[in-house]
Amino acid sequence: MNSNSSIRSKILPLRVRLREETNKAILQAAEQVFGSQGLGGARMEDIAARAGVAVGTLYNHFHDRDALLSELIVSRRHELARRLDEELRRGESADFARQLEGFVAALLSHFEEHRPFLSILLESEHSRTAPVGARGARPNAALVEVYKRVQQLLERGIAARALRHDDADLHSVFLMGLLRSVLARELYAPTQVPIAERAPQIAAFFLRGAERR
Amino acid sequence: MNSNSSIRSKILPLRVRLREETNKAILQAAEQVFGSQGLGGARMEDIAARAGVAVGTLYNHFHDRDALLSELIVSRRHELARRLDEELRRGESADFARQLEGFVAALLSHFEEHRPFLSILLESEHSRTAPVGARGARPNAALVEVYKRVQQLLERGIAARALRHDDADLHSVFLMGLLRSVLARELYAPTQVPIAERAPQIAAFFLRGAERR
Amino acid sequence: MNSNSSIRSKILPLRVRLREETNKAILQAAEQVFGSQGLGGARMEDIAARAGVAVGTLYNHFHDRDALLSELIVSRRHELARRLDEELRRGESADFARQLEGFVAALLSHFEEHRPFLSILLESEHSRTAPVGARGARPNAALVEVYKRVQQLLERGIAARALRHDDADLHSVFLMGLLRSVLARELYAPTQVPIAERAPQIAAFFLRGAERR
Amino acid sequence: MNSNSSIRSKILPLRVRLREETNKAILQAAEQVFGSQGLGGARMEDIAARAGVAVGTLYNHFHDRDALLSELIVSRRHELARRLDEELRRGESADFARQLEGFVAALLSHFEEHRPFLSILLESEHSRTAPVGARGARPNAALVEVYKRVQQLLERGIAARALRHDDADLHSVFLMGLLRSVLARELYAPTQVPIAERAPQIAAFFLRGAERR
DNA sequence: GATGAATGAGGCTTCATTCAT
DNA sequence: AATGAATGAAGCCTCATTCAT
Repeated sequence: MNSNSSIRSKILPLRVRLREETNKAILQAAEQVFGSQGLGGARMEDIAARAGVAVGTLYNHFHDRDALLSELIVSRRHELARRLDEELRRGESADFARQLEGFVAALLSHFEEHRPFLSILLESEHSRTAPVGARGARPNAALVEVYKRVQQLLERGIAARALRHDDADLHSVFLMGLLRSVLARELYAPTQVPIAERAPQIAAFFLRGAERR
Repeated sequence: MNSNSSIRSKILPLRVRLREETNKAILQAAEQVFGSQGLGGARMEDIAARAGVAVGTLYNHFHDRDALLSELIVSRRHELARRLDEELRRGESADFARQLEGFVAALLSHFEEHRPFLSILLESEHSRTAPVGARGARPNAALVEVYKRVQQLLERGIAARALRHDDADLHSVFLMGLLRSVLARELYAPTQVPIAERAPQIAAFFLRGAERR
Repeated sequence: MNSNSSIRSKILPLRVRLREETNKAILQAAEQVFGSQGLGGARMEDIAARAGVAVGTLYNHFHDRDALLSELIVSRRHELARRLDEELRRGESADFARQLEGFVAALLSHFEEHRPFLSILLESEHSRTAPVGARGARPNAALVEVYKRVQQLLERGIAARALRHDDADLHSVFLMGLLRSVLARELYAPTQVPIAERAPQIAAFFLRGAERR
Repeated sequence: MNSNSSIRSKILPLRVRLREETNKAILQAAEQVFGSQGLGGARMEDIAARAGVAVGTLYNHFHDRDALLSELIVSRRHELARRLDEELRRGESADFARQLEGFVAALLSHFEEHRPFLSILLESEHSRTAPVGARGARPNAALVEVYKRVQQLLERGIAARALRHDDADLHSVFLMGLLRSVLARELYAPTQVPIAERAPQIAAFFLRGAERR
């Protein structure tokens, strides 16, 4: 290894690391601004200011406003999916009631810790913002990810004969509705109790509603 | 009452009636445009065009864009509230299960017939569009009206010992969640079945989840 | 004719006339600004200022900057084409040398009276500004119009046996080159003599160069 | 001269040579990008990319965008001037018709081999890009160089009594116009024949147009 | 000297609102 | 009261230039 290559092996990663830092800072700023000002109200200038960079820098990292929002959601969606998958794996051998409660608790906790993201998701579900040619990731694709995992969970419940097998489709809609409803209330009329404590009640309610007998 | 006043009582109402007509036409146009373009995407010019009037006319009837949206929601909210109240009255003497199902069916039917309004409501629930000092009617106040009636209904259920009295608060959140979730699915991924047919399933699910024993 | 229709027949044309006025004012302002600042350097704000309107007004009349430039050129091109056609018609029965000189003189005079337009034309001939999907009128389409008439004229010359019939294509290129060159010099290094006085010299030069014998 | 200085005379030139290499690479890249994207559309980043260097490097070699363009034109202008001067020298003793044809052919060949430069020249003739205080070399100064040699050539023609002596000024304008027109056509509507083959036609046309008798 | 990320002035465009007719 | 053209504040985005490494 000559000095040239050793310089490169240090210098390039440095630049790359700094670039990553900025990227993260921008995403974080965007999360907060989109979360508080809304999908339509967030201004690029505000995001830049909060990230501590110039507007132009935003465009060095993201193609345009839409791309920034998309990539923000994609990135946060990954974290969420990872957490839910982990929870699903962890519960694999437990009885269904426990799995359900664990899943619900994980979901609630995650959003409790990521309120701005929750806010963005809830708004993006209905916004007609995204242009037609949105590349790949429609903003609310994140909810689809949750949906998939809810379905996966409920299939386990059916297999374990803990849930009725008819109305299976509707039941995932129901569970999503319960979760969403509780989360939305938390967002707009925060209670003092940690939201994850609602998990047993939600799980129990759902279970009684959907159970086999 | 002299003849003069009797003339007035005929002539003025004519103007008033014409004004009312325009008002209605604008509200209807606004409903469709806000519904299809979204709360942020609806343009005053589009609304005017669809109503068949000039932009200026919108401002002769409504103070500004926000007022138009507010009054639109207020007006549609009244219809909805009336319908739900009627349903509540009609069911007064029936057993709770029947009342619940009737209420759910009424709600679903109403929105099935007023999809643009549904769309507006779902979006307005999370939009940060409205300025801080919105006079009186925050856009999503309409959901509050539904909420009140749901609570009223559930109180009857508790009184009739058909529902547990603990978790009463949470249960209205739950029922709202179920309804919202089913309606949202209908809006974004319409099924072929009339949505009101879901009422029995929703009611039954809720009842099992919340029933006393 | 009732009062309503008579009002309309006066009021509508009024608005229309006013609109036309503004349109013309904008086109004139655009001609001067594009002419003096160049195709790339002309700013919408400057055009608005010179037209005595707000920026927004530009967009009430033209879709965007490109459309404004296009329509400006189209409009000026019509005037030019009209003038040349008239000259061609007028000369129909004259001998070719006279026709040629008349045509050249008309062209030079026209541009002498419309220097900003000349400037725009000369620049637009080489600018790579126009986006791919330019609707119909590429900026330099105006030169094509001149070209067509030059060809028409030269065909007459050939028919009248005043010009050689070989090299006909090249000869229109040559005549355009002579004209363009003289006009460009006039634009960038104005002489004191009225430019149309050059017509005899140009026509004679061309005639000797292209004549049959 | 001691050994030290002899080392310097070898080592320094190395650095100088490397610097020269980069300089050339940048100019070549600039030529292609300015040529294809236009004077206004060429982006520093594109030039850097094509040259295989970083943007910053452009600024290590040229003061700013204008300077880069200027120096590009200056450098290409030298090549052109050299070629024309050589041609003028070579023809010195030939009869004027031959000199004229040789000159025209040389000019056409040169531009046939340097189309991007031709494109830049044609555009720069009319662009109002250059700031007022451009240091020394206005972009289109290159055409002035051609102009001077054309005048020189025509003076020989007059001296040799091959050209009329009146209208001498106008004749150089004419010859430039013919050349420019043919070159522009070649650029925007390329024919299949080598452009230099047009030389006899152009020369003959001009000669008939401008000859003494 | 090379690098390339950061900068921010500056241009284009949109659209809610106003106002003269 | 209706009309619709005019207004201009505000937002997005580009790109020449700078500068720390």
